[in-house]
Amino acid sequence: MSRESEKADILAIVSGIPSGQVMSYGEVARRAGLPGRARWVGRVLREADVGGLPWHRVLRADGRTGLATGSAAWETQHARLEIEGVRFSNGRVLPEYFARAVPDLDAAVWGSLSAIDKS
DNA sequence: GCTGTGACTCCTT
DNA sequence: AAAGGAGCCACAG
Repeated sequence: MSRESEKADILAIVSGIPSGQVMSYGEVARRAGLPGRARWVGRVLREADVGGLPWHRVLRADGRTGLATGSAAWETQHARLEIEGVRFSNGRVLPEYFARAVPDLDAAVWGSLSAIDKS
């Protein structure tokens, strides 16, 4: 896998985030098949040609944006998100706006386990 | 090749 | 609630 194809995968995931929802860097990395490489996602976004890319829907796992608070890009990101209906509380995006990776990965796992052995 | 530096995340104090 | 540390990995010097 070349860096270029990894970038392409990352950008594909980002462009697939629905309006009104957000995704963490780590989540984007996982969906792109690059678990544990959130920093690489951040770097790709920084260097990417963001034209037409919904980069503003990517934030840190704690709901805060990755950019310097108060910077121009930070303002842009917040403004775009609010336009899409994403609301903030204390500078953090509320958890319910995060796109779900695998709908009920936990439920699937625990469900199958409990089906085998309910203890 | 080693070191420092992050648009990161998780766990432990 | 806040801070420190460890894991993570590409890139620049």
